[in-house]
Amino acid sequence: MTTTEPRHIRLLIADDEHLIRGALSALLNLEPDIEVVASVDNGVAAAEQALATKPDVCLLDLEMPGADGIEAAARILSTVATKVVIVTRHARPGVLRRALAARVSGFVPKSTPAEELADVIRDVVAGKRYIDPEIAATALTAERCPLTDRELDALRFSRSTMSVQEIADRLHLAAGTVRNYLSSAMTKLDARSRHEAAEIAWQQGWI
Amino acid sequence: MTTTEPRHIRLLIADDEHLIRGALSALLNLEPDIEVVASVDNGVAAAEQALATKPDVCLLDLEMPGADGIEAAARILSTVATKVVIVTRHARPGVLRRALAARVSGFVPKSTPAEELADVIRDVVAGKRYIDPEIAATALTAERCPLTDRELDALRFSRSTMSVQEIADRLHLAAGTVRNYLSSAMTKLDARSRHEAAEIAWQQGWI
DNA sequence: GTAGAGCAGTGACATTTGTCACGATTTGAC
DNA sequence: GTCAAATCGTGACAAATGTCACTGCTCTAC
Repeated sequence: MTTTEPRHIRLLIADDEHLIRGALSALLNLEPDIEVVASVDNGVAAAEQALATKPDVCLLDLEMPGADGIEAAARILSTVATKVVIVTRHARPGVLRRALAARVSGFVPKSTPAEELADVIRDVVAGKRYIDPEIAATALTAERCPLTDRELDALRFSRSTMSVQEIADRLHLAAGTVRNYLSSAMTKLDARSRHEAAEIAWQQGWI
Repeated sequence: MTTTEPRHIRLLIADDEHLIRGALSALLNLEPDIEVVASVDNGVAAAEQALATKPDVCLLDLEMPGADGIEAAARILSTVATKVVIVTRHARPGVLRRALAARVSGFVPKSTPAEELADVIRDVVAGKRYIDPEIAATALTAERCPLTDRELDALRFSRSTMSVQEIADRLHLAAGTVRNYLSSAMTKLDARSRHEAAEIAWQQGWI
């Protein structure tokens, strides 16, 4: 079908902040060819509603309690024939990689001008992909994660205020082992404390 | 004047995220009595535009680079006869106190239903105040900050990944002194590391 | 004026953390 | 089979961090 006339687009919105969700609905409902058919506040509900309403596009916030945007995207795309656009506040390069691996069609930061969002959605419905050029460039220049799985495990817990012993307990490892992982991670990332290393890894989207 | 007919409300919106700003504009412009007359992405610009456009209400996001919402509110209210409503993602009790001290008229979290926002704005224009009941309750039950100014200074830097020596240099103090402040803060907050103490203090809105 | 609170510092000490060197496995690649 | 890399562990050590006791100083309140 090579029709060029604007097709009616049915949209699902997931964002944990009620105000933002409502505002995005208002914004997109202004477009004559877009209709918001579902509006939910978490990833699990997004998957359920996607199955129930079969929208053309799902607009998912990345930061949500429970199942985050990428997890929700993976679930939705494995059960429903639809497209997914991820919206995020903090666009970290590693997250873009994970999103693309989950077969997401669009990736836009919240710094995008509001006028562009509807166009992105139309592009995605038309089978195109849209990746924010700024993030794409960062992701391409950013080097690959130099850390091993275990190092990442240890770093993940170091973002909270856990002691080495607590992390060791959680990972079922000896305290010395955890210290070694953290130490090598710190060397690789050129950090002066495990907290700094965890911060760097997070900003890169590795954890 | 005891007129009851809906008055025309001129609104300024400040939010560093373009998408959110646009979406909120769309949402509020749907209201027949509300007109968005200025839309900016930081606190400094908000103060300038408030002076230039003399809006009836300023809707300020709390989290903005440079001058945050409360700082912007203070500047605006000292130069223009207008009302201020603060919108925030992370509603911490201490922040509410600071906002009220800055003579803000409204305080709403981003979890507020979108439909309510216009009503809040109308209430504020009518001279009323609106404080999110949930946050108000938390702020009233939460005990007052038990920390001294210097303890707060030291904690503020502990949120980043600075060493004690670096914090001491920044504050022009001896390293031992800083350690003492951090230690007493940790005792007061029942924390097991300065990072945990800083986290607690931040969540309470004290730093 | 004096008692209490906050401020600034010192020194001693125990604990936690980070570093290093070294084994012993397992796993996948060649 | 052998090699390299990742994994898991130990023990020893230095540096950073947290705790405690104690000394002055300057305000403020009563």
